[in-house]
Order: sequence, then structure tokens, then C-alpha cells
Amino acid sequence: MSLPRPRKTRKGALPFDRHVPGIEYGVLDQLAGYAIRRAQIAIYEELDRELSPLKITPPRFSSLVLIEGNPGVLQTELARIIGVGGPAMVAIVDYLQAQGWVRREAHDGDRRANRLVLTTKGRAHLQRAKELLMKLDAGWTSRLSSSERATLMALLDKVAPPLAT
Amino acid sequence: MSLPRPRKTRKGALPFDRHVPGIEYGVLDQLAGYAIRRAQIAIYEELDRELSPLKITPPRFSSLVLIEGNPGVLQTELARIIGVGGPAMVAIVDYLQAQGWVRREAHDGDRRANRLVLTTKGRAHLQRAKELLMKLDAGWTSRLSSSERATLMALLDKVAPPLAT
DNA sequence: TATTGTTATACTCTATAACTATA
DNA sequence: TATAGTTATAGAGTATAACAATA
Repeated sequence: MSLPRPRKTRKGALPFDRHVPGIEYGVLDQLAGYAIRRAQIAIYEELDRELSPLKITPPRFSSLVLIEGNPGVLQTELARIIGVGGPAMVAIVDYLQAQGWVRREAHDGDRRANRLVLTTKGRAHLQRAKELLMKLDAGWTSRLSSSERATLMALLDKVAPPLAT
Repeated sequence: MSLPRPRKTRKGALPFDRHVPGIEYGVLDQLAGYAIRRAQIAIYEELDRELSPLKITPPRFSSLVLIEGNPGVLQTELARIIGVGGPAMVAIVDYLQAQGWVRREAHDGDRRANRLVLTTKGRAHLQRAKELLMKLDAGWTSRLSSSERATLMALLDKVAPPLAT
């Protein structure tokens, strides 16, 4: 199985309703995990549509932000941070490099490794993407007060699988 | 693009860390949408691993719960409720029917439509799945008090894209 | 031997379009 | 004409395995 892969924008079909009137949701309404899933699905459609003209996807965005904040980060480190496999990371970096947003630089002292850095063009593009994403995020949380928003993020941070001791 | 599809259980590769020490997350830490995504990714690996022996996936689980709570629901209604397309719903119902968990029944008055109902076997299987999922969910929220858990779910319910007026 | 990165391949899930049978 | 459901097909995205170069 795989993560509830987000969905592309569907055309004639089936807008996602979080709570259809008259429908009994049973245990789904008692599961925090399902509430998270619903929120993600609700967000994803707009996220996809808005990010698409910028040729950005969530993993690409995360990668750019993390490369900007941690210049010289290795591909393997980045893969672990954002939670994708090695081959997927190769594809992401290939794409970012083809767009001229990222460079692979040599690592002094380990000739196997790639240090990743943003180009000037990449930094400018990321800036636009960040502004768009902050605007979208503000929209998704527009029904929350700023203290509710902070609470939500703090609580989400405490949600995780039990540590595999 | 599509929803960050959850990931299958990866073998040798790359456990997901929500916050790697020493890494600068930049704007990611300010985005509620990213906090939701992180929580979902963190949950998904265990969810997948635990549900897999029961031959259940999140959409299958949601479908079973909704069919149980809304016996006779139409396929198209169900698709809209859980947010998948028509062909995806066909595949899900085909699978649930092949397992003997669900029956397609005729709709008096509209011979195009399928009414979906659980079988006795399906009800029993769903019961096991529900118990497992409630246990897992309790684990994911074990660091939250019961009032924090309720707050989290209420706040998540208020998260959504701006209404497309 | 282990690790970084890469390639090749298969699989899953989804979207799209086209079709049927009804309405 | 529109809708419920189905089929067929193609596309993303991911996982797996195998490999090269280096440690």
C-alpha cells in the first residue's frame, strides 16, 4: 500500500465533501487519523491546482526549502528528511536541476556524495512559491484564530507512531 | 499532481523523521498544511503495515464503515463521500465483493444503480479492522490528553480550502 | 563490507475517455 | 440528454533490486 496519494484535479467528477449531510460516518468521526486524512484531502486539490503552474509539487517544494535552509545538504540526507526513497530523490533532484533551480556540487572528502545548493534562479522561484503557499495556507486556516492555528500545529507535532524502540 | 500518496513500507531505506536535529526547516515549520502532511506521513507507515494483513487499505476501510452505517448506499454516493473517482470506486467494490465482504444489490426503481450492503462476513471483518484501527489511533494520539485530542479533531474539521463561491 | 548515488523495472493508484444500460 | 456503472488505457509516484564508484 502507499500513502493516500493525493489526487490530481478531477474534471467532471466528484468534489470531495468532508461531511456529506445525512451520511452516518460511524467510527470515522472518532479517529484522529481520519480527521488528518480528511484535512489533507480537502487541502490537496487546491494545492495541486495552484502549484502546478509553478511546476512545483510538495516534495519539490520541501526539497527547495530544505536546500535553501541547509545549503550543501547531501541527497541522502535530504531523502531521509522528507521521507522519500533514494531513487525518488534522484528523480526530484534531476528535475530541480533541469529547471536550473538546483546544482549538484562535489563534496570535498567524499567523492561519492552530492552537495545540493540553490541557484540564483532557484532562490527567486522558491520565493514566489513560498509566497503562494503561505497565502494558500492562510486560506485553509482562515476559520481558525491565530491562537487556534498555533494550537493545531503544536498538537499535530505531538502526533506520531509510537517510537520503534 | 496527486495527493502525497502515502508510502508503502520501505525496507532498507529511510525512516521518516519529522524533525531531524540540526536541520533548518524554514517556512515548512510555519505552514499548517505541512504539519498535516508530516503527521499523515508519520502515521501512514504504521497504518499500512498493520492493515496489510487484514487486506484493508484506508479507502477500503472507509468504504466498509460507510456501507455499514449507510446500508444501501449507491456506489456513486460512496465515491463522492470518500473522494475517489468512479473507476476507482468500481475497483474498490470489486475487491470488497471478491473478499465476500460486500454485496451489490439491485435498486428498485433505478436499474442502473447498485445498492451496497455488508455481508455477515464483512461485518465481522470490519469489526476486527475497527478494533485495530482504534488501537492504532490511540497510539498515535497517546501523547495527547483526551481534551487535546478532541481539540485537535475539532480544529482539523475547520481546516479546508476556501469555498469556491 | 558499507554507503552514495544511479539505473532499470514492476507495481499501485489515479485520471481520462469511451462505452452500456438505463433514466 | 443526463446519469450509474463499467472497461481500457495511460500517467504519476513509489518500491525493489542491481549496479558503479568510493569509503
